[in-house]
Amino acid sequence: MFNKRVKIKDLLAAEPKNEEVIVMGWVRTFRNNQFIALNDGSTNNNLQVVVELGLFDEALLKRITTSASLKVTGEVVASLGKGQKLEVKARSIEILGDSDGEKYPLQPKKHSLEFLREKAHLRFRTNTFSAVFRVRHSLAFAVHKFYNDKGFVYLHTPIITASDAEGAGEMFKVTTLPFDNAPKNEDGSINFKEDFFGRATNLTVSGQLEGELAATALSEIYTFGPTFRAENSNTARHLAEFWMIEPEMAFYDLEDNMNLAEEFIKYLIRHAIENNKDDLEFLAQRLDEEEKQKPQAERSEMGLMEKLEFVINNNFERITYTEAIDILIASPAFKKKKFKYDVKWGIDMQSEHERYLVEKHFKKPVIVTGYPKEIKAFYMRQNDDGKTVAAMDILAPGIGEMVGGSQREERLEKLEERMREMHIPVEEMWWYLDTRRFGTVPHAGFGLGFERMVQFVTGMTNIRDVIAFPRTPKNAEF
RNA sequence: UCCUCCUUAGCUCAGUUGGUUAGAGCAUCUGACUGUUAAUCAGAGGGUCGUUGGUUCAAGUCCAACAGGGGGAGCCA
Repeated sequence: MFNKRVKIKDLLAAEPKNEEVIVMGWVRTFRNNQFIALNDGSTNNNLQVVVELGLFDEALLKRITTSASLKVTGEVVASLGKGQKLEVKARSIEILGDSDGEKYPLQPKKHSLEFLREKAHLRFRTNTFSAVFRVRHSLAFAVHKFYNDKGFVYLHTPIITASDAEGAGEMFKVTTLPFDNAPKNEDGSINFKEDFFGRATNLTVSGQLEGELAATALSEIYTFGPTFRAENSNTARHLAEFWMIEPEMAFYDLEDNMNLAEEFIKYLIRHAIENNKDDLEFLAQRLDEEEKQKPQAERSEMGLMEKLEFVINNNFERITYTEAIDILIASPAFKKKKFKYDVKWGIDMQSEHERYLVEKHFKKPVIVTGYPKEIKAFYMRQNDDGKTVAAMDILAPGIGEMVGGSQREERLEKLEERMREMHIPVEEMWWYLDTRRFGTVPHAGFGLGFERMVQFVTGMTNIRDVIAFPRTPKNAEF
């Protein structure tokens, strides 16, 4: 019977009442042949288990090694030592699983994140990663709570799709055809009529188009699922498989959309602060130590907790694309020719430009609206000026683009015209266009990259460290 | 994919203008100690120096290619 165990989190939160308890967990360190730091993942804090002298066999004590799993029965008492309020005086210790100290790769010391990335199957057993994944869970839960409380419907959009119309990037092909002997058409191309679905299919790059179909009946929906991009991106902020949240709302204009996105981000951060205080404080401390290694000029001005508090207590800056370009052109960085890429109206802003706006000029999240239509997707609503669309991107310090969204083009003729201009196959998209043919309504939505949100909240600088098993070019181990 | 840096013990790293037997801390093992907080102290074991090829009397050190990783960029969320 295992379920009589007390979770370490609950045990540490209570007062010591000299009761006997059962605890189970993994050994973090065994100090002085007398003190076991035991962790069961329920909290970042370890339970100190005290082994009284002479009470246990030498042979048993030798087996209490880093990462061995234990079942401990003992009395909860006030701690004699400093550093913890209470501890468990062991009456019996059962080794559930040995851990050979010679072979176990992690030690009770600081490891580099790069090293741990290569040990992704064991990195959950470190303070940093257990904290990150508890925060990640908490944020995922908060996503559902936020939308549920607002009456949104959680929509499961397909993972496998035939549509590649959005043009959001290279796609992974899904097929059951044999690689070496695929059926061919007369012109030598592959005959997908013989494939599993009778047509070429891919892994989804976005659930938005399907989301719009549901939103134009259920009013407010959101999706939260995996998304796949076969781009050869080797950066600290890209994954080939990542999770995205895409709300889609009927009867919302661009401003409603911005308000929702800002409220959503602040809600997630607040939820984490309220529910993951210990983990965030640990991560903040970790980050502080990392910052100390950097030269003074590169250090961030705010600690993690400070940054999160600042974001939830201040309004996001809202500017138009045109204003953004004006700010960049007027900036000292531009005048001193510090930018590698030129700035003028019509450009797709580069990372350096976005970072200047967010990290140097405004020093807080910025919502940029009204981008030139040439650099944005076909479905975005065209503004009256004929040049811009009702797009909005939310740029966050250290992360870049966290949210990308828009009011959607609900006018059939305008939409079809734009699709033809951008060589989107209008006929294939008949199902999407039907929403504009039958009872079309103004609507809007956005996509939020979940891992980037987790990065922002945990302060982790590499996206590969906020997803359990990262999928990146040349890496699908575990 | 491009630019750039890196790859030496299980981990983090040192290794001089190319020159004998490649070092340190931590970890591991053995022993000591026993209210410790990444415990401490003493001793021991542990390396085809990323791979392949080249230059040289001699390569961890110089050159090339490849592989893996970091940082930056592009694409994007």
